[in-house]
Amino acid sequence: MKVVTRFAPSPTGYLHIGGARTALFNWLFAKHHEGQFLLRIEDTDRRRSTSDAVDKIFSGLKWLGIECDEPPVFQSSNSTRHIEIAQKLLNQGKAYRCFCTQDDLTEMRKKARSEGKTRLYDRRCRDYKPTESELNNSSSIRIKMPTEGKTLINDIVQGDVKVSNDNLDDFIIIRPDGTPTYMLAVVVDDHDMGITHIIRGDDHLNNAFRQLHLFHACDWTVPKLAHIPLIHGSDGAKLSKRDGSLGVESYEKMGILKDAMNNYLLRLGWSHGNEEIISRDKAIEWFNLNSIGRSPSRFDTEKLLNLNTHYIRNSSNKELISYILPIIFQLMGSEISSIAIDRIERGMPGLKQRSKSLIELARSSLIYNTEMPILIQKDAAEHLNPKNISLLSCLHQNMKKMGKWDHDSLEEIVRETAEDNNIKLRQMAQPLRVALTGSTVSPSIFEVMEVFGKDETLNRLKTVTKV
RNA sequence: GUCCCCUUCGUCUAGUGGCCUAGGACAACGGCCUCUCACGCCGUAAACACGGGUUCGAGUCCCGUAGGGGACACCA
Repeated sequence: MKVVTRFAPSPTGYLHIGGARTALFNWLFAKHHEGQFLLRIEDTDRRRSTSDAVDKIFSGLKWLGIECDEPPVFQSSNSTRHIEIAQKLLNQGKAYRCFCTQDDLTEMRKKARSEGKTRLYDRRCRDYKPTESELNNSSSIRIKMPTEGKTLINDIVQGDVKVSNDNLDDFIIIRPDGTPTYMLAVVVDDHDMGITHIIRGDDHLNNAFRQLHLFHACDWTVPKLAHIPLIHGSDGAKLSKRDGSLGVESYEKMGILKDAMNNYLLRLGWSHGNEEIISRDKAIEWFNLNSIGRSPSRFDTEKLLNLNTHYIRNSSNKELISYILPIIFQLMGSEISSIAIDRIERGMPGLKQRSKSLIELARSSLIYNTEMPILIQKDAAEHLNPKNISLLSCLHQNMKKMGKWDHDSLEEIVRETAEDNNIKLRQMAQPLRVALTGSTVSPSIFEVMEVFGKDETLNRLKTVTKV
């Protein structure tokens, strides 16, 4: 049997971390079984659904590299089919018309609450035979649920979960205005789309009991269920703005690589022994539902960042350039020269070793910009005292005579100059770093000089020593 | 209030009755390396929520307690 999974978000906000992980798990599971991954937008609530949210979901998934194998389905466009099924259930006596108004229901619940009883629907219309004229009144359609016994779900993640049928009321499948509810729509769509495995957040576990009976009422086979635990914020409660409740696009803006995000999401609630760094290929090869944990996990930005440093270091220089160019443009407010871009690419090995995010990478790469004179940072300025400046002009003289201009020969000459002046290498290197980059922090200064080349290096030195 | 789920270092987790004096990773702390900052390397501290069972033996199975989370719509 071919595996078909789906990700079915409601377009009421952005694609948050939990949704992204659900999508990833569905996608991975489908790929692992060489099946299909589908996307369905659950927009049965027209008032709350926005096209902006739909766009955000699409772009979020695209960023993560999670692509669906069929065009996305919009649930609202299937409403004719949903209504047809409801009508059929009505005809078969498996559903019934309910004439209760909103007010009737709130009053019923209020009363139930004051009596300390359950606030489920009391089924007052279940056996009611409407008159001809009443049939013209607006009514909703409710599904008949079993009134006794228990319902058992065999969930791949949660195991056997049992609930007494007293807790299942006759829920509405068609609203008085004739539109189908979510509860009906999911079941019909999951069946029509041939979904074999429903993998979703365990906030849906309770719904699953209701949906199970709908599947039965329609005589459809029930897909396999896997309810995965939710992701909490770092405080253990709901996701806050601090951490994961942000849309995935904000992580992109924070300079997180999509591979890092995927890897992090994968390890949140799922594991494969002690493996931490997991490539997409390995993820597809290893992913299974049985290794999903049953307890909720917390979002930890530090670990995400750690993964990010790993993936940055392992990205190609060209790739990184393409990522940071737009960020540099934002920082500078203008394009940078092709000379600078070339330098950044050659300086990338040292740069990418030191960055936790693409933002950091973009910032630190600015030392290779061509703009002159360079800006000396506040805490760096003190290194350019008269004593150090004379040291630097001495170094300038020595370097002028150099033929070969590479890392090792540069290191040699700086060491020699330091030795001749009876100072330690660091006493020479720090002023040099400040003079060339304007900062006390940079990649290896020898690497920096090699990237700059002889002319630029001497030029920058001269600017500083002359002033 | 009712129903459902969860509980191993601060965090993510390994663990499927003896291999556990509980392993890895992130973070923290200390050291080494060192031209700065990082990286890297070495090391330290850190957990089976609690109470009862079952068993020769329990982190692992069962029951209870506590704590956390989720669900109880004409939302999805």
